[in-house]
Amino acid sequence: MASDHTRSAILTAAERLYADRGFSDVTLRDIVAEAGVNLAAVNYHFGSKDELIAELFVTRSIATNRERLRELKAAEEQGGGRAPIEVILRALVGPTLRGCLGPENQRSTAARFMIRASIESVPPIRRIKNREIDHLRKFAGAMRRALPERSDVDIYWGLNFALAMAHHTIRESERLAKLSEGKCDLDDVEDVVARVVSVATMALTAGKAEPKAPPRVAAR
Amino acid sequence: MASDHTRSAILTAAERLYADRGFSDVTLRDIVAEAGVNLAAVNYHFGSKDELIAELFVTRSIATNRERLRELKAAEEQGGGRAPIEVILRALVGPTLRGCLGPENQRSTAARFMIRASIESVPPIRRIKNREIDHLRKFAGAMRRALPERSDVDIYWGLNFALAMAHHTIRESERLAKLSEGKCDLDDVEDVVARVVSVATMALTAGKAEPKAPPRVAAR
DNA sequence: GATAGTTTCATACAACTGTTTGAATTGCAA
DNA sequence: TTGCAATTCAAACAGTTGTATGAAACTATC
Repeated sequence: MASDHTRSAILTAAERLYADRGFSDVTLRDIVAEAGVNLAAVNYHFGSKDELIAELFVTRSIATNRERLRELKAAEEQGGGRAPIEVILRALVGPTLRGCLGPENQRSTAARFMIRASIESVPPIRRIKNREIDHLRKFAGAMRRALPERSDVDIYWGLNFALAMAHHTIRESERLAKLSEGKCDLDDVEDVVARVVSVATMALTAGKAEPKAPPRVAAR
Repeated sequence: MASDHTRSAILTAAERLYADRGFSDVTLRDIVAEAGVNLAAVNYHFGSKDELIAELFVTRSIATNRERLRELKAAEEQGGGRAPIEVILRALVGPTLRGCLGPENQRSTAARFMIRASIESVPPIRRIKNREIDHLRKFAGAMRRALPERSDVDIYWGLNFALAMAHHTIRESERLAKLSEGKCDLDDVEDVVARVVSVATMALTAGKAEPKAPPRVAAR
């Protein structure tokens, strides 16, 4: 095994370059130059370029998923197996938003990498995202326990909308800042989380079973 | 000028191939083979591959935008310059959703192309999307008129969330169908529109004028 | 210090990419 | 028909890409 020096140098360099310049115009040669290693090292250590990208993405997303589940579990244990829907939603979107938003100048390489992954969606990353369903099912289960009177369909739509707001806000944060002329403060992450959770909660609790029911005020 | 035969044959073939196989693995040679024209024809008629993609996307998105504005204008005229927020939101997300969702087997090439564009987000398309801000501003203006007591910040967030739900649902429709084991019917487009509009309306009308009580300062 | 296994290296490979070129062809007006 | 521009064509170009190779350098074990 020796030391992972070369291997981790590649990972570090690749993540930084992808974060800065996107997937489409970073080549293996750019990466090995940045890492100060030989071109063949990538295929030796990772098998292929796609597997390198996959490893980068998997590492980051299992970190996020672990944090999500940690928050979910803590909330459910505290509530005796049933957590309030707001807290569940916060556990779902909080880690992702916190990991990708915040003041630009202090955004980590990992954060910028995940934003890129969210925007460009290259094949190896798409393949991994498709295997994320089991993870989401755990949240669907928790949401069902929190809102037992709600139909499965409504639960899934609520989950979908919560993820939609979080991911879209990350993807299009620049555009939203420009559109609002800076009025929407995307650096105030906790405010963004609160807004997403608030709307998603309303989506899941308003009216009876019909989504077209009159708006009902929810906790904010 | 002659006839646009070659030019439009390229456009048709390109849109079909991109719709079927995505941007990343369709080459110019694939396109000209499908269109039955010479390789150089693409550069002759469009200048470059990126300009071809851009033309395809622009054509489709101005069609959608025109439909959006048509619905918006109709609604505002009927209401004497002020339309209900639900109708504005419906004009915003309706055309996009109707253009991309619906029974898979009867989805048009244009629809499938726009789904691809939404998922893959290739450079020339991103550039065009960035110029869409003026278009969105018109909706922000209409929303402001519909909800004059609401702050600009809330308006922009509501707009952002409405687009988020629509676009994310399109992008991830397959995953949502799988996650919900088919319980969420993504072919019932009008139901999807109603759900998105409903949630976005709640986001914009719930609570007081101040959904974000300002106890929070810049401190972090 | 020889050996076996791992890792690094320079280099070549093979294929594919979008684009350009310049000649051939076509269509149309005078 | 002639002339001229617009269009089409086959071919080549120029570059890049990820990957494979086989020898060299290293490392640890005996």
